[in-house]
Amino acid sequence: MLRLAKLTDYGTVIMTTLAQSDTRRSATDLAAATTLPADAARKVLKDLARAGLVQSERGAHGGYALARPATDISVTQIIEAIEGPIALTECSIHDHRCDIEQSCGTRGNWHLINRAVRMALNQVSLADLAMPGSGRIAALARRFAPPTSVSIPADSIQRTS
Amino acid sequence: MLRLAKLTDYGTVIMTTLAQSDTRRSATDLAAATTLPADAARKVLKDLARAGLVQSERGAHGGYALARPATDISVTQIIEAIEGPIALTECSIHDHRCDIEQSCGTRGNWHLINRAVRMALNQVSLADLAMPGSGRIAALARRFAPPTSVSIPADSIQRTS
DNA sequence: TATAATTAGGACCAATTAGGTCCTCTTTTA
DNA sequence: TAAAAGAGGACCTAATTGGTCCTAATTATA
Repeated sequence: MLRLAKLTDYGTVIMTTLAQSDTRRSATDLAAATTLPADAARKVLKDLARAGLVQSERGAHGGYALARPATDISVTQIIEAIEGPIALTECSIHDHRCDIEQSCGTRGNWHLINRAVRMALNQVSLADLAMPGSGRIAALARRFAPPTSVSIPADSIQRTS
Repeated sequence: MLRLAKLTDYGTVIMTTLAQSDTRRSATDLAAATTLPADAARKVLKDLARAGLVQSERGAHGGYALARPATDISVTQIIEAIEGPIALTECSIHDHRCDIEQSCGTRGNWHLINRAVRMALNQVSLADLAMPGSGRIAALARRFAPPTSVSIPADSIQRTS
């Protein structure tokens, strides 16, 4: 269940597309470009606009554009725009009013985990998502990339047909 | 929806309790100690046992104990024991067989995010959860802790009653 | 000025899924 | 041999998600 909501997923796809285009684009346009359901695209764009991640223009020839450079938008921001604050446990949502509060001492350090995740996602910018092969994260990935080939003993190869 | 399943939450509480006790403990015992529903505790313990995070002993006087030191158990492992592999997007679950695969180029870098989260959670050990104020993460938290007091101009203070 | 294109803001419903509960079988100790 | 305890699932319902639709507000253009 540690999964993003579909809408959030859509959100990242749309944001990525937006980051790659220089003109303002309508919701329907973006939906078509991403092959996402138009209604869902509209919904998610409204969320993103409300959070100030995209700038909206109403009326004919209206549409959406990034509110700032893709490098200045983090994945955390996108997620929180759509799902609300990142909180892996109920506790951090309800102001510590969970139903097993007594043993919350037992789990007192959960907020550290929330923070860790938020920070990790903060490290990833929309630019990282949009431009494969560029950006801080992609560079890191290259550096620690698994080998593209491995050696195996020749006599371990068998004919299967 | 970036939230842990309740069972996972229970899992961490139980693991924490287990980390703090030196004797083997039965599921019912652990449930009582954590005020968790006994059935849920049993279920989660089975998952944890299957994943090899706890060692189980069947029969009378049976029970569970950590399979290795708390410092050698990461939150990632606990989560994956209960929820399966961490994959924030569907994509990484279904071997890239999602329904909008075409635009998956658009989101090609999502696996970087999955990795980031997994790594972040890998940094947090059960020991960190169990012992507030000790462990790598807690130390980090202290170092970057927000100030416990701030200065405000005296003339901004108003009497409200 | 009217109309078409668009976003804003929700309401609403169906299908999925999570969260609980329960049942039976196996293993071990007293 | 009986009681205590884990293993492994099946199963149900209550909540949530994901999708759809509707209406109002706003803007360009004919």
